Formats: sequence, structure tokens, C-alpha cells
Amino acid sequence: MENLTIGKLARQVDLGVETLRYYERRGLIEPQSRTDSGYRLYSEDARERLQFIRRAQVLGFSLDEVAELLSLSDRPEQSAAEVKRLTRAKIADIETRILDLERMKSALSALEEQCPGHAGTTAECPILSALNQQAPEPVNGDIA
Amino acid sequence: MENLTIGKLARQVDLGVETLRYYERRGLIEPQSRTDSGYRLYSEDARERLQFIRRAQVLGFSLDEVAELLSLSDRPEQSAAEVKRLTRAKIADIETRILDLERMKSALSALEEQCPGHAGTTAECPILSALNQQAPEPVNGDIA
DNA sequence: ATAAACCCTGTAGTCGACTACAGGGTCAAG
DNA sequence: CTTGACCCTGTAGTCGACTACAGGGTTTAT
Repeated sequence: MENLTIGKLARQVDLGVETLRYYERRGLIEPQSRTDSGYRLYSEDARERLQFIRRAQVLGFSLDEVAELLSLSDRPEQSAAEVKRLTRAKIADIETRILDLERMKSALSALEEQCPGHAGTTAECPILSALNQQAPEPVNGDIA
Repeated sequence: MENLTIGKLARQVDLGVETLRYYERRGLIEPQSRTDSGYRLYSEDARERLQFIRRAQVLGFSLDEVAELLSLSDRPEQSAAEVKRLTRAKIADIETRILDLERMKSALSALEEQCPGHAGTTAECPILSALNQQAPEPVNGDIA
């Protein structure tokens, strides 16, 4: 159950061998050792680490952020404040993206409802008209 | 007010000259004509078209999709059904992305609330613990 | 007439997270 | 002792939407 070569590890965590080497370049994982011929050898811990990476990615963290989380995790004595800060920042980031998408969605939904579909031509389509019209941006008296 | 060179047009719509040439390569716009020396000359319509592009992008359409919308818009006799279909698909797409983000956000929020921050160490941080633990994925009896 | 500002084509770089070679060396099975 | 599966490094390609040159030619203002 030890001395995992990169291929075995990759199969176990369902990632490509190339991906593992890529993560290494990115500073996310390192093999425990190498054989004389240069083959990477991983310990069981590597599997945990890779699952950590995957879970963090699923939660929306970029690989750079995952690297940061991992390095914090590697120093168990340190304050959790930084982890909390990263998490808060990611939440804020996600909230912004949700709001943007909500805005797009409601704009599109409003247009979609008015579109005649098969019952009309593109010339009458309010979606295309909206895209052709000036967006009403009448705020600020535009002095200067 | 006519015979816009690429630079003038770019300034008017606040895009880079390179971007306009890029849009041309992507099949989104074409100059009305060229000078003998090969300079692109645009009509006023180009401005509308570029604003169309921008508005469609803001609504979440990719340049490929914008190209499709433009070509539909260029055939005013055709049924609006295709425009409606594209719009619906985009709405569905956005909804999926919102749901993904909502899921991330609630997972992160739950963890963030439990994190002690300055009051604790990374070893006690539930965010890192969660990333280190197996995700509870106990659905399906895993036969086969 | 000359310099600045503009235009052209064509190619390459950016970001993020991979993925795919090319051109080798190594190891286990038959 | 050879075949095939594995491993190595290093480089380049992918996607989308630009952005930035390099190495020219043209137009405009002085």
C-alpha cells in the first residue's frame, strides 16, 4: 500500500498523470521521494492532498488559492484567521458573480417572454430590438 | 459623418483597433469598403452593430452566439423562433451557473460561520477539516 | 520634406487549468 | 532479451476574448 508511482496515484484519484505533474509545477504537491532512475514516489498522504485540492476547487477556489489553503493547512499552529479571510473573499466573489448572472437572467427572461417565436419574424423580435437600441443610461448630466 | 477609419470607429465605440480587427476575423463585422491603400472604411451602421455586440455580450452571449444573433438579425424575414431558442438556452445556462454558485456559496458560508478565525488555529479550522474529510456521498449502494 | 500619427498583415502572448506530444529512459513479463 | 507498459523532461496546444508586437506602408500637419 505504499510507494505509489505517479500512474497508480493518478488512477486512484482519477486524474491524469500530466495533471499531477502540472500540480507539482504549480507547487501543490510533491512526491515523497524519487527512485534512482528518477521515478516519482508518493505516500498515501498524497491522495488526501489531491482530494483536498479537488474539494477546494469544487467550492470555487482557484489553484493559487488552493495552494494557499494547503500551505496554511501545513502549518497547524497558525491562526485560522487567514483561512477565514480567504473563505469570506471567495464568498463575496461568488455573490458578485451570482448577482451579475441574476441581472442577465432577468433581462433575458423579460425579453424572452415578449418574443413571438414562430409567430413572428426577427424584425419584430423584441430581443433583437433591445440589442439594437441604446441602453437607457440617462444618469449623470454628462457635464465635461 | 461618414467614411470612418478603424481608429475613429474604435474611439467612438470605445474599443481597441485590434479588437475590431479581431471581430472581423471572427465574422462579426466587416468594413463597408477599403481605400485603394487597403484602409478599412466603415459606415455608421458599424457602430450599431458593435453596440449590438456589446449588449449581447453583457447579457451573457459568447461571440459565437452573438455572431449567430447578428446573422439572424440580418435576415429580418425569418422566424424569430431561433432567437427565442438561443435566448432560452442562454437562460438555462445562466440558471445552471447560478445554482452551482449558490451551492458553493452555501457550503462556504456554513463553514465560514464555524471558523474561529483569530480565536483558533488552522488545525481546529472546520474549513480545512472539511476539505480534508471525505465528502459524504452516501447515495447509491455502489454495486458493481 | 519630414515627422507624427495612422493604417496594414501576420504572428504570438495573456489568463487558468489542463492536455498532448516528442524524444527519450526504465521496468516487469514472457 | 525483447516487447510493451510505464516513467522522465520539456515544450506546445486548447478554449475565449482579447492584446501586443514586428515590420512594414500611408496620410496629415507643419
